[in-house]
This record gives sequence, structure tokens and C-alpha cells, in this order.
Amino acid sequence: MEVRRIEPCCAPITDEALSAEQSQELARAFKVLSDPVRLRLLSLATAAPTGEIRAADLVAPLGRSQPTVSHHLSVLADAGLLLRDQRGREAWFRPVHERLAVLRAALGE
Amino acid sequence: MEVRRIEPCCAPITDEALSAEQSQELARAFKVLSDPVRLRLLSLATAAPTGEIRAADLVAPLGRSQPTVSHHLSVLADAGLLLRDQRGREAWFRPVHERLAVLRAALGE
DNA sequence: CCGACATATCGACGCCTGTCTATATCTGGT
DNA sequence: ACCAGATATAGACAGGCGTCGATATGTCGG
Repeated sequence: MEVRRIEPCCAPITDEALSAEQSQELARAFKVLSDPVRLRLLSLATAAPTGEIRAADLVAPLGRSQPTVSHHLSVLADAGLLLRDQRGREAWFRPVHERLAVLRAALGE
Repeated sequence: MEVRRIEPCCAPITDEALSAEQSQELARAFKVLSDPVRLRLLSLATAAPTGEIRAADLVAPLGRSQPTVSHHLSVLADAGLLLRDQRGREAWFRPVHERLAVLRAALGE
């Protein structure tokens, strides 16, 4: 998916026109959010009481295969929206609120 | 693209987990923003001094064919992010800031 | 009424991406 | 050492989407 770390890239799109490069970078970022499974993973991570989730616990609720869930978690981690914490054979993930804030900021206000 | 009007659909994803339906709806919305041409169109519309843009004036700066630009404008209009104002043979577009705000709100805060 | 302009629609093509099954890798416990 | 559990990787397949050229539709001016 050509995932790239989400970084502050530009003024809010409500303020000034984007360059070709800026729009491409932003589009890549929003593409990460354009899948229902990934959005659900992100919300499950943020809403988790402990603030983190374990990969194995997500397969059943999402109704997708284990490799598919693993794939989406990697996409979110590569984008910097989730932070992977490997503990032995388990993979735990925490949301990175600052990255979400970057995208929110790009939408204006 | 199965575009649908962008509506307030859910609490911020930072607050509580999304349902399958909510995540699908949100994903559809972000998919509209996941293309560089559409992001650029949106920013050009918002940054325009008069607050509106004419379709014909966008072909050259975007470097895409006229049908492609027309297509993307339609996607944005269908999503409710742009408001189409037909004036004779010309099509003018204004940004709908409330729709952008809906997406911003879904990202938290 | 005709030609130039503005936009939308159609059909096709190529690439990208989400999904799966099968398999590999690594870890922890017994 | 072995087995079971957790995760990652590989490969394949199907559907979706951005793009284009060609064409249709509609509008203004002379």
C-alpha cells in the first residue's frame, strides 16, 4: 500500500492550496483510514480500558482471518498510528494520538 | 466508488469502539479524501479568493484530463464536500466546511 | 441556426489492495 | 527436546478505482 509515516506535512487544506507533493502525502495518510477494518482496530485500541490491545484478541470480533488482521495492524503501525510492543510471542498495540492529531489538523481549524 | 453523503455517524474513534456499520461508513468517507487529485481540488476550492472554483480552470493545474477532473468533482460533490452550482454551461463549486468538520470530529477531540 | 465552448457519460485498460489458505518463524511451557 | 500458541510471510485471486480517449449533451454568441 506504499504506507508511509504520518507526519505534519502542510497547512490545513482550508487555509491554502496543496502542492502536488503535499496532496500525495496527505492522500497516502487518509488511505490508511479508508478501510473499515483499520478504523475498527484503531477505535478498539483507543477505547481499550488498558489503552492497549493484543493482536490475538482482535481476530474474532473483526470476523477476519488472522493474516488479514496482522496485515492491517502492520499498515497502521507503519503509518505511525499504532505503536507495536512485542512481548514474547504476543504483539500489543497502543494508539499514537499525536498522529491522529496531524490528520485532524490537516482537515482545518 | 459507492460514494455516500458524509454525515455525523459516530462518536470520535478515540472515545469508543466503532461498530461494523459505523466503521464502514467512516471508511467510505475517508476514501473520498484518499486521492491526491481530490484533496487538491478541495484545497483549491477552499483557498480560492472568491470561495469558489470553475471546473474548466482546474484541468491545467492538475495535469489530468477533463473527464478525470469532472469525475473527481462529482465524487466530492456526491460526498457533500463540494456544492455544485451550475451557471449556464459552467460548473462552479464551493466547499462545504461542515462536512469536513464531521470528519475532523470523527478523528477525536 | 450553427459553431465554439463547457461538462458529463461511456467503455476500456492497468494497477492496486483486501482477502484467503498454506506455511514459516519464533516463543513459552512441560 | 517437543509441542502448542501467536504472529508474520508468501502467493494467488477477485473486485475496485483512477485514468484515458471518444463521444454525447447542453449552452452561449453571432
